Amino acid sequence: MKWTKTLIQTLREVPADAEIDSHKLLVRAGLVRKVAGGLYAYMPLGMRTLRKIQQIVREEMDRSGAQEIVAPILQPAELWRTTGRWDAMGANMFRLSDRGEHEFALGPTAEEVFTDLAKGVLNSYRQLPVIIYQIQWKFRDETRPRFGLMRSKEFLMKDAYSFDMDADGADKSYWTMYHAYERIFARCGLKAVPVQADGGDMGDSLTHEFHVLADAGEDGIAWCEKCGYAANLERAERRVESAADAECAPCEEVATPDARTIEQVAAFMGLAPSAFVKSLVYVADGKCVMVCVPGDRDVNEVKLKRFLGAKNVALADNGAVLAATGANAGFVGPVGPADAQMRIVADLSLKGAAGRIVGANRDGFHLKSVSLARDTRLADADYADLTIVKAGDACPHCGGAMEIKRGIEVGQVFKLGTKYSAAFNAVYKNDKLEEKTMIMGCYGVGVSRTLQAIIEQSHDKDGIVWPSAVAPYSVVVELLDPSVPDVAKVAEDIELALEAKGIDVIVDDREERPGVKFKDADLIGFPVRVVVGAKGLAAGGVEIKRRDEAKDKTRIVAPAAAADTVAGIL
RNA sequence: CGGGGCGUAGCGCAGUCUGGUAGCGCGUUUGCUUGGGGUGCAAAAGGUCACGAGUUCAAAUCUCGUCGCUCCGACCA
Repeated sequence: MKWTKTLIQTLREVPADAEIDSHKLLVRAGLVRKVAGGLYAYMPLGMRTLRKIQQIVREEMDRSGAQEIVAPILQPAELWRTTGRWDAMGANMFRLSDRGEHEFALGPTAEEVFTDLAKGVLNSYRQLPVIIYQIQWKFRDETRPRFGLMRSKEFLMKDAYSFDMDADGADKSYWTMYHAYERIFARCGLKAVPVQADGGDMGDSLTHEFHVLADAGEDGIAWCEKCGYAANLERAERRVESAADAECAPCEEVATPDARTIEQVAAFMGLAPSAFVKSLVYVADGKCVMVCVPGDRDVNEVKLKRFLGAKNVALADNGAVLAATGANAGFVGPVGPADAQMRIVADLSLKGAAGRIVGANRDGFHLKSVSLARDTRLADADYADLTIVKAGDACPHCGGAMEIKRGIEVGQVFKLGTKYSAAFNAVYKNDKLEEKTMIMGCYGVGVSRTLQAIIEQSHDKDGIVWPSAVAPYSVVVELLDPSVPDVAKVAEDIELALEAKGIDVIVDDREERPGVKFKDADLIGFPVRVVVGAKGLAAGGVEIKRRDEAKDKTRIVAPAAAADTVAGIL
């Protein structure tokens, strides 16, 4: 392919709306162009990479025995009403109506559609297990699209769904997909790590997210170097030493005027934040709940939601706090609140704690020497792991010190159980003619997000450094003297020789100065560069260099040997 | 959804406070020049100053409204 015949536009300047490197490079290298907020067009170079990633995903899915289909993007509301998600999805889902006022969603995911399809096709145990997948555009009305393809309103996703007879089969399907994902990301040149994740509405279901570790990532991950434990912060646990109830002096009120936050009270009393118990009032499905955590920790709302079995939890507003406790936020504590009906829960690490300082439920006052066992009505069943893990916390497996890292979620594998199959009555007949509900799993890869994650993980100050498997072209031939026929002929011969080997190559035949061409080649990041110029040919040959090598690693070879040399280092 | 910022040529921006002929750099086109890491010179094309209403002799500039983009936060099967 000749550069002058392709639509490539690189930008010398950084787009004003890009924050992170991968987004800047995506646009500067001309892979995508923004059409509107959260909506991008893939230009020819971007399209080539997107197709290569798709192809890797497709090959590994097929290799795992999954079968590709394609389901409509436009999905009838009835399917979503069957599982109750027409309402549950809320504003995240794009909705529209046809002229007959039938309602539809633009698919944000496809559990309903696939379960409904499976119900119609799968009837007998003889057909199971089955894994079907599609690579299809998905739509989500994100409140805040950002970082280019990282979080956009429209994105390409591979979604797969498994249907099994029993729990063992579902387990097998889960790990089959898990291993396929390891291969997919490895082949894309990505270091993606599986981390334990929260099951969301599915509660304790087994689920892993695959994350590309990067500072620009939007998710926090707890990471244990010692034993390999990795978990999303929503889910991550820590080892807590259980303590017997400690003794302390009777509790006593102290005036703490104008000291509301833990930091203020800690400074006022000259004590560390960990000596305090932070008490927060939440509203869980309409009812107030007081949540107590150590003063130096934050509440994990996902864990709280799960522990309470609530659909929604949110911090109560000041009015509700006052009504429930008799004090304003800042002076709230787990001791005799005004609303004696209000449930109180506490983090497991507070079990047996004594000598702590808590709010007195009276403005301007705190209580000291508080024993949670003696002075509150917290029962054993009210303690649970409710905090967000911090750097240095003990790993739940080995006790080693954990680190906190950032990650970009590029895939997730998820055991669904019978949530969807039961809703649709997706059953099969076993060998005793009994009807059984199929056990499902779902498995997603963010294909377009993966594209950007690769750039985020693999770039330098000059531009993208594509892994060979996903580069828009594997090789660029820099023809420095396109107007000199003999030189152009050499480039042409190398192009043909590479194509004969099945290597995709682009020849930069533009009438530009060498500097411009080198800058563009580095910016776009072709894995191998072959320089063909009159000067070089006179001196002995063409120059071959990998994008990730220093200039002094350049190989000089005869033109006839160029294609073999390139094939050898790709 | 709450708070901030911004909408001026394909891209990046100045001009707005203090109203008076629409500017700069990059890119594009043409000519010359240069020729191994974004050469240099010259010329040219390219604009509904987001949109609407108002104030004024006169509005990119002032007022009101609308729309869009963006950052921080909340949210994110």
